[in-house]
Amino acid sequence: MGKRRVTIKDIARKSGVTHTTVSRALSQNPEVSALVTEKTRERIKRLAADLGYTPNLMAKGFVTGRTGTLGLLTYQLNREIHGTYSDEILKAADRRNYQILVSLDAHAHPRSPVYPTDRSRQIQQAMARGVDGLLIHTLGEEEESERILRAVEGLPVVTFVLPTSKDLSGVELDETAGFFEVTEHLIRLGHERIGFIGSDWNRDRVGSAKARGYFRAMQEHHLTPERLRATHLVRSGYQLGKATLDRFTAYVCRTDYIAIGLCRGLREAGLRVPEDVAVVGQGDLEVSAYQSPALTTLATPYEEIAEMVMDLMLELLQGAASPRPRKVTLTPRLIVRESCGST
Amino acid sequence: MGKRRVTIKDIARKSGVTHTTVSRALSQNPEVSALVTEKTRERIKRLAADLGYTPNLMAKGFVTGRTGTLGLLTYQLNREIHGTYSDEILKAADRRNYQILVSLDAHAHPRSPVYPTDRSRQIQQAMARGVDGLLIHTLGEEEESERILRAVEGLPVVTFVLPTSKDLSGVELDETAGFFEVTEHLIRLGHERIGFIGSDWNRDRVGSAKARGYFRAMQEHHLTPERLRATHLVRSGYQLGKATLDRFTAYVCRTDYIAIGLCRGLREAGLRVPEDVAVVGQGDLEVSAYQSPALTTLATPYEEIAEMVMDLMLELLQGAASPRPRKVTLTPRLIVRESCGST
DNA sequence: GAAGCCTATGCCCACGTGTACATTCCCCGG
DNA sequence: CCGGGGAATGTACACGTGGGCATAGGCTTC
Repeated sequence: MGKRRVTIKDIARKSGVTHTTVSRALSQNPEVSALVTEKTRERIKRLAADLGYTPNLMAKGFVTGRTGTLGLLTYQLNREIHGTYSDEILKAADRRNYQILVSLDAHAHPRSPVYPTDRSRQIQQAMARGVDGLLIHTLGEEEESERILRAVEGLPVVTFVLPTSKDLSGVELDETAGFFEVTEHLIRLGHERIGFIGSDWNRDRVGSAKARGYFRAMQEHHLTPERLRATHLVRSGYQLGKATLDRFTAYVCRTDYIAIGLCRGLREAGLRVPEDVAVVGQGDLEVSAYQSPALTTLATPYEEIAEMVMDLMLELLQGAASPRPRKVTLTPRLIVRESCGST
Repeated sequence: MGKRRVTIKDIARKSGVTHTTVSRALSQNPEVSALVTEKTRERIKRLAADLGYTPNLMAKGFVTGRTGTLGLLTYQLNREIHGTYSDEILKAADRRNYQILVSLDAHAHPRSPVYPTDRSRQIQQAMARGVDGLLIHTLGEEEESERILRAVEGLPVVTFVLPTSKDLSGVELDETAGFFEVTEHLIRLGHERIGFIGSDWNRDRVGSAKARGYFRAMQEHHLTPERLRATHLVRSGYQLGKATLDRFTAYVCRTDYIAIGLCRGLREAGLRVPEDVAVVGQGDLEVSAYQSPALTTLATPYEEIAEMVMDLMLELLQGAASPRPRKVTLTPRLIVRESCGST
């Protein structure tokens, strides 16, 4: 309560110089702090430490326009997949001395099947808060990227995981390549009737990128693809497993959540995995390796994605001259375990 | 780039009043905005909307000392349990028009068994950033709460899930009561040799709160408790399951992660769950209901916890007069499924 | 119709920091 | 010894908003 916070003026008073000199002595910018004599600089630094001075980032941000904070716009954190993205981005940002303001999409609910449509409120709030840039987790519809572009008004933006507008920097995860690989893996194991379980939301772009890889693999091998609809909930995979019976000898699932539910459903319907039916997923959840059977899946290079996202952001923040957006593409890694019946 | 941001001065110029009037007209505080005539207030509000005015929260925070931002100190987000806490807190904060700056503990790593020891850096950074208060997820050692108390220097703080110092407001989850209930449930089903699988970290307070409930139930029914050590990773439960064989007829696990790994391990060792061995966990992960067998578990009232945390925080922020810390306790809910062999 | 009061608005300053510009001081060369 | 010049420090202002105090203008009440 009582004691007011220490400011540079306090330091100035005690050390017999002006607040300007103190400001310069304590400046992060080396060519600014070089303006002050080494001797007085050291003296001021020690005095600042003794008084327990902490810079008022609020005031600093107010005058410089930079806050050292980035906004992270995402959907939810309780899903291991989403949470891991945020986790890695927080760590990558911390390594670069940036703080992260997290904003959840207002319309997304945990364990709800619906993804959101409008992020302008999120963007507005974050911008008003004074973030230096926005890291946006995109999953939604095609037009989302255009709406983002309009809403941010020149603020540096990096999107991730989905390809977005040419005018935005972004890191893309090539799920199409991953699902092509895993589907081909099943084909090589001798499967011909392979189903794809995707989302029931027709504007789900992640789902369609995945489906595209599956379709391509099926067509290249002259097999007829077939698509089944689910939400992204475990329960949905479970219901499908109980109902679908033995129309297929293998299933490619949109995520491990679906795959886990599906396995349970199939088993309840009297089918054995992988002896009767093969199942593969995506996401490599921590529990996936310990399912019975252990899940074959596509692993996401979370840390590399986060590093690339932050690198692109720093590029935009520092090279203010050339705001040329850049794109980076990474691919998932296939992890073969038991559920596809490889062994 | 080009166009400068709209300020209240711009609105003032266009509407022929002073920036003061604009400030008052747009004020959140009803008794301030009541100072200005309804007519001009509406005119200014419309003009502000037309010009696309967004308040500079940086400047506002600088002058008022309040930022509308709270710091959330947590460990990691990729774990469903941790992620869900953060999720619900973000939503509860959003409902109250607060933004959240998330700070991960520097020492915690995803899928690492070690919890951190020092959070002073986290606290310092968040404070310098100008947060109005701190929401701290506590899991660690006994002294942590004292260190927090010293570091925050009067900043409003609400801790959650673990009981902390009398001088801090906090929401506690009574895991002891939960584990007492689930252990007693197993005893009523006829089990006598029941093992508890906890953490290997002897300063793990959450783990010991859980163990306490287990011990109490065993002693009340004159059974000898026995404790096994694991990390908090799925793999650790798995290894234990493979090795332990049939020393016990039932296991109480620290979390569902351990329980899932354990089930897999037991099955590999030739034991059936729940016919030969019963298993219960804690946390009610989304996948827990879809395991084979479906997991009996203790569910955490995440949303209520988050609501209480935010309520306590608002109390501290608004009632600046009486900084009397308050405590709230919530209990987990037992969900009986297949893995305990109830049916 | 004038005095008085209340209401709506304006004026001015503070907040902590950074920076362009001004000033001082010291050293060195002539 | 004086003047020039560069290095070190000081002066002054700006940034956007909120709030205390001053003021003007309109309405009430004889």
